[in-house]
Amino acid sequence: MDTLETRELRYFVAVAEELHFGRAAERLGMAQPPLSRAIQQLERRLGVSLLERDRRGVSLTGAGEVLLHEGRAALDATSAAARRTRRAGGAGGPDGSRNRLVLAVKAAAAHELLQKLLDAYAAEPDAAEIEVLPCGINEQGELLRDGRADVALMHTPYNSLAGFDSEELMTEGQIAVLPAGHPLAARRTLSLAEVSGVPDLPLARWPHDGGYPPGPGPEVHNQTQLAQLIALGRTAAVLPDSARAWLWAEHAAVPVTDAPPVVTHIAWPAHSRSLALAGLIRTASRL
Amino acid sequence: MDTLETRELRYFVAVAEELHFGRAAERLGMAQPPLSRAIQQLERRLGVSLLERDRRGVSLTGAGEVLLHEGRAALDATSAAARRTRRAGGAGGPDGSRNRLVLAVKAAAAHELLQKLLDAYAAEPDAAEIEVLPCGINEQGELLRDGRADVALMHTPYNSLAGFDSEELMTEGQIAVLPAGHPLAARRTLSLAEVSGVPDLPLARWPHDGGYPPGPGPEVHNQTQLAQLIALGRTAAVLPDSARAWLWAEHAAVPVTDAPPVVTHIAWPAHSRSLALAGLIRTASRL
DNA sequence: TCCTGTCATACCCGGTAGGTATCACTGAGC
DNA sequence: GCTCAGTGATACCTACCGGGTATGACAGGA
Repeated sequence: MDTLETRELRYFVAVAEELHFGRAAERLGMAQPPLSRAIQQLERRLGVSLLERDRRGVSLTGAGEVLLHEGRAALDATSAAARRTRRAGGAGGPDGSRNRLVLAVKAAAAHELLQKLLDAYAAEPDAAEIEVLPCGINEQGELLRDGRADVALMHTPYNSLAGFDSEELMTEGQIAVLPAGHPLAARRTLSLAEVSGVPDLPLARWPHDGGYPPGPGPEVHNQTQLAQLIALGRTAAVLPDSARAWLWAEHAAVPVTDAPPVVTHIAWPAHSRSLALAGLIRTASRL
Repeated sequence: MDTLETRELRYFVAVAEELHFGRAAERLGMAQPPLSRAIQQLERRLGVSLLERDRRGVSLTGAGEVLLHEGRAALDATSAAARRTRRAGGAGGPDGSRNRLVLAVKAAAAHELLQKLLDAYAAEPDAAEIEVLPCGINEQGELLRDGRADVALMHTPYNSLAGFDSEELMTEGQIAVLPAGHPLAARRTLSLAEVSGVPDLPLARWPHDGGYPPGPGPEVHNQTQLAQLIALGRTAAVLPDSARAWLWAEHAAVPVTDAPPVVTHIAWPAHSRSLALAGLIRTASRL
């Protein structure tokens, strides 16, 4: 009767993101009139007004906001279905589990733990092939949701585990990474207040929810940038203890006693039922 | 390029569940040939074989199993998008949150807590309207996934919170509910081993993952049935302490000291962003 | 006033989803 | 062995509808 088609969702999400029929149509590779008509049909079929068209552009109604959120989730789930099916297709055995597993890891994080995990899992009798997919700062959730990854290493409180199943792997303290020459670098320990209260050394800002939080520090989006800016004396950062592995000679590390501990989890979509994944998780939780 | 359409997923799930093209077509209200063709196109487009057609019927390949699981999740997400959008549509304000909220509750569970929650929330300044949706034993997850509900009261370890965000509301011990005349009913306390080790009083079995766990006890699917069977002396059950509220005169309740505590949570889909929901959760966590 | 930029309408065309009729194959009877 | 029942696949046709082009309605700015 009224089941939304993937195509309609794609169209609506494009319009809702662009708030402009012409640009949305261009992005979708089609002309504007059929897009307008498709959205009208969608509104009629749902019996709900999704967009407010008045002079000078388009805005979302309350229902439109809901459909934007829920529609994105549905499109992610649909892409995930296609990707995971294709991945399982190649040379799958009869039990549906002898395939490759994609593991998303924030680039350069948890080196040691990852190495141990991969080694231990490879030694298992019926280990699947693991493809390590390096990803950005907070990208793991997106990759798990849309099926580009099957499982991820995530770090609370930096990543949110909402919507996933997870298993705790490791807890570590945090250190302040400072320019070696800075006065604070000589300290044995620091507090969060001390690190954040230095006007000449504002803390770097990481992307968060698609934007950067406000603040005086420079915006960085990978560890190489951060390392360089710290070495140049322009910024500082509070990072998990395992970041010591990639520090430069120009850096100094000082434990921050009151920083929240960083917990590394292995996380996967809650509905996963793959045997290969279960094996990897079992291996991980025994480390 | 190759985005799966909702229609294709619906068709495939029907065939994968029936394992029979004719019955699946009937269920879908269409003829068998176009269904066969649609599945073939789907397989070609995915580049993957989903079904094993040999003599005497159809069976799933590994990739088919994956698509069945992932496709169900995607279809649920799509239905949820439609339902929640429609619900938000009626008389939504400009902020997209002035709508009804559907709360799924296992019928007759947590009376008192529910009453307190509804009263407290109704007293909030900008409370939305709450529709209480009574549901079966383990149905809350399904309702949240496909959008028939926005939020639910769930009970660990009976319900799984996998895939949802949740907030802990209450912890209670468990009691053994026995026929009043039974020898064990006279005890002050019991252990799990004692309750489960009585040959003439096998524990009742609840549905779980679509079936019943094996065991000697009778299969029940609601509390009225259970109450009657206990009163008749045919079975016993281990239940949260709040079950005392609906016991009969023919029942006896004895605390089970080593039973895992039952924790009542309020749970919601992890990606929810509704203001009304946030308000309800805030109210609940302050109880 | 005209011009520009926006979304909606009118109309046409082609692809394809769906229907009917039929085939090909297998297994069970007799 | 032959037929018959039951399965999914194929062939072919039709009609709908998704998409394109051309144009309209309307508001705002010079």
